Amino acid sequence: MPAKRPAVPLSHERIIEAALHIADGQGLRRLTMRRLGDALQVEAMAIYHHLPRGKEALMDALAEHVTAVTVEPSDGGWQEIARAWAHAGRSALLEHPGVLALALTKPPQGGALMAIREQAEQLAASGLGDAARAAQAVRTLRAYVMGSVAVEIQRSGWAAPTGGDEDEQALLPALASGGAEPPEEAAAAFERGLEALLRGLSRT
Amino acid sequence: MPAKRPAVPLSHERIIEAALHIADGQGLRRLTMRRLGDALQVEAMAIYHHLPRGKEALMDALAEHVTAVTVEPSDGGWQEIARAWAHAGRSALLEHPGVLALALTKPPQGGALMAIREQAEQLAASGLGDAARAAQAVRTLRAYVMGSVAVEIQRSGWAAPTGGDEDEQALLPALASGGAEPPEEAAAAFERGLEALLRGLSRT
DNA sequence: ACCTGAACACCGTTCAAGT
DNA sequence: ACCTGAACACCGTTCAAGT
Repeated sequence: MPAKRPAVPLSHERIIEAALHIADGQGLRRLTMRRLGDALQVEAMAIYHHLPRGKEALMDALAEHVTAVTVEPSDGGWQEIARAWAHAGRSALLEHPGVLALALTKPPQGGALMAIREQAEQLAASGLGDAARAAQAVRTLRAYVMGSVAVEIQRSGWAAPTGGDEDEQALLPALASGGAEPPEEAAAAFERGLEALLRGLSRT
Repeated sequence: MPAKRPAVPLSHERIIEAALHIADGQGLRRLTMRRLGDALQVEAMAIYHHLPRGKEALMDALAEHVTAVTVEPSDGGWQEIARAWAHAGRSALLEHPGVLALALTKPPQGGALMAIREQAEQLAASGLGDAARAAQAVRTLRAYVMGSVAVEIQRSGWAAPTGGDEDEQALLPALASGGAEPPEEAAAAFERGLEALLRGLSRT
């Protein structure tokens, strides 16, 4: 007769992966230790063996997962490097919209903190200016990236203006033709804002 | 003998106010229908009479509360108007850090949607350009404001580098002397980033 | 109209126990 | 070392009932 249950043993990575799948598919509020256990074919309590701080540790790990990005150092100018970081950051956040609230809210730890430091070092080394100037640029760029993804996710939840609801319809400006927005439009809007920001960062 | 309980009757506003107090003071995860009822000296189930969709309606209302800002139309240039909206938006979000995750994540509704439209109209009317240009500017500014507050809140939760934890300490760049940041520094960083963004928005 | 009480189907987490 | 089962103190929400 076949072995009973743990075809593949539990691991930190398998837990994170399953948790992301649930959060993205059903929403963060439905990510439950019991549901997570079910998805992993294990009793919920088994998870505590790998994540001793329980759900809090799980949340921390999820935030770090979508926020700890890496960018190969390049010999381009600082603007090119800034672009690379911005694109990498946006992609990582966008891949797992279900945990965006955590990513924007939890203090960066571990790999996320490393990413911030590396970004500052690369910008300073590529001619942006001294450490303080680079730190300010990183902060501003991070704010823009995180906020842009927030706007993008918010938009994907906008209700299309139903014919019957004239009240809502009157509120929708040119800026929002209403309803969900095609990904290319969101990407183009991100690009335009990023270029504006880089222009602003370069003058003084 | 005195009347029993409802010295002051329940109302939408009292509920929101109490909920914000709990979320800011103890965190969103501890904002519970039962705890909210306690704070209002009422059984939790009484809240459903004013918020028929229950906790979901409460969350929506909280997000709208910190996100539906107003700015008096002024005769300044578009940059001055953009500054006013950015400052108002940041202040409103910063006043209730406990519900930031909701504010950045829920699609804007009602007053929040009105705010977006008004901002676009004011910018277009004050010389920024046509409706499309104004819409792009609003989007970029909103992203920057929301992201900036996210960075600020994240920082307020940063652990100070304890002497014993050399690993974390090594990760903290010039950009993060470590530990919480004084509010004036956060405000100054916001201002510098905002000015860079406005510069970038004005060229082309 | 507004609020309560009891009930139901879930939660996170602990702890002793199994293998 | 890794997982289970039972238990505890909570959750959100429904529904009939009170005033």
